[in-house]
Amino acid sequence: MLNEVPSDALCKLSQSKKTIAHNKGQILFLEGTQPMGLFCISNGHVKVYKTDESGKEQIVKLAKEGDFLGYRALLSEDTYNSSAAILDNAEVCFIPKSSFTELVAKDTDFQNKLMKAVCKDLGVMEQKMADMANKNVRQRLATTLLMLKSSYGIEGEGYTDLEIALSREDIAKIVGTATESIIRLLSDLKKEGTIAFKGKKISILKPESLAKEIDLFA
Amino acid sequence: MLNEVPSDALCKLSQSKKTIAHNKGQILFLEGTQPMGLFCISNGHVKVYKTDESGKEQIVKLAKEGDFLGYRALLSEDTYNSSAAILDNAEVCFIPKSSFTELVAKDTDFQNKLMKAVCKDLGVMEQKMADMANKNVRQRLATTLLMLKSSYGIEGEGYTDLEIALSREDIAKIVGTATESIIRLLSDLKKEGTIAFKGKKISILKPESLAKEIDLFA
DNA sequence: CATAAAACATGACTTTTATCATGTTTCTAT
DNA sequence: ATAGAAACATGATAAAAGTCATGTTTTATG
Repeated sequence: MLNEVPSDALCKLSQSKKTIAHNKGQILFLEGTQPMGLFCISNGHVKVYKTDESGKEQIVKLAKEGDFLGYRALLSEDTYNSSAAILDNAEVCFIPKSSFTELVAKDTDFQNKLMKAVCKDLGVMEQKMADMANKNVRQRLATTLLMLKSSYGIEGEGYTDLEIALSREDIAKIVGTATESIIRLLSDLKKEGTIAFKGKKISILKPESLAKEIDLFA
Repeated sequence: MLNEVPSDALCKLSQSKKTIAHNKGQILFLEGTQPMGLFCISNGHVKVYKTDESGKEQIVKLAKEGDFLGYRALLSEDTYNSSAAILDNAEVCFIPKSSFTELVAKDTDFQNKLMKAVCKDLGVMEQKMADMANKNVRQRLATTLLMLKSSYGIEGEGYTDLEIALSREDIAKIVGTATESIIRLLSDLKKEGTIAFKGKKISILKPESLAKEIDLFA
């Protein structure tokens, strides 16, 4: 996400950082609260999600090592419009708002990179919105699996293991459907030989089948 | 959207602007093409939409008088990831990329406003994504009608007229459903006394019913 | 290591929504 | 003014997906 932020700028940020969170399930920030600083994932996986009036969760994005979280709220001087929770044991650094603001104010290059990061996020989100509206659950699951492959894939001989272990429930919250639907569809894809899994360990066997699923509409 | 952009900055922009588009149905820009400049709506209504592989349209946002379009692509030096078309007879100004870039480069305040605008767009889009995933068609229509009320509403005695005339098809493309579903649901809402309409002229009679529709889940 | 809790799985059923067919009304352009 | 097109409308049906019930497996914890 912010991968292109210049490393010297990051070093400056790092001087005032401190590690703050470790355990699975721990909350980094909550929707509606004031941002106190920027989070940087140095290890592990984090989910960013929105909770609606009925308590239903929708995962907005997944973050991993090297990703930053919370800059939208900081930049727009707004409260968080989503929450973030650690998915597995992780190391997360916290950079106080003052350090961030200071850097943004004086480093034009950093500013530009931030702008591009937000613009990129916006583009991704527009696409997700359209996908939610126009693709069915099976197509959205295929899209999600390909996304997971490209972000968390470890290439093997004729297969790709996903190094992230998501529960069926969390996959459902990414895809925007019921957990049972994900369980059924994953089983279908396994039977068809498109994927393989043992518990939460999923491997992609035929990414081209998943791609076909999305593009063709017969 | 960019309402808070300082007016003096806008004046500078205006010096190099020219009116470029008028007729209904006319395209301002197409998904995948390179941005040549910024569009500013001085009059009328414009839809911004994405088209998927199967040709299905999803309206991403509506723009009106005072709104700017195309800044995401300009700022991220990317192609447009959506298209824009005029909904009714409109006046649209075009500000060349060079003028825009120049202003961004030297005006820090303008830059900040732009950043906030993109951040705001991102927040809105995240919410839309979650709504698409977790709300049913009736709830999404209710949400859309309330949005139209707040953006295009002309208050009357116990009713609010919408000054934008959208076809059922376009409403369907905002809500993310079939045109027939919108036709049926609008008729239902009319029968229930929540809205009134004659052709494309829609009035909101009981906004609180629409709000209840979204919040309650009995 | 035993036991409770959580996650996974599957079937039956219901609801929602899309699709198709067809008819009517309303625009639009000649 | 009128033909043709586009938009609106409605019913019948099918497909997609959600919900509920229940059972099994896995995982976590005292």
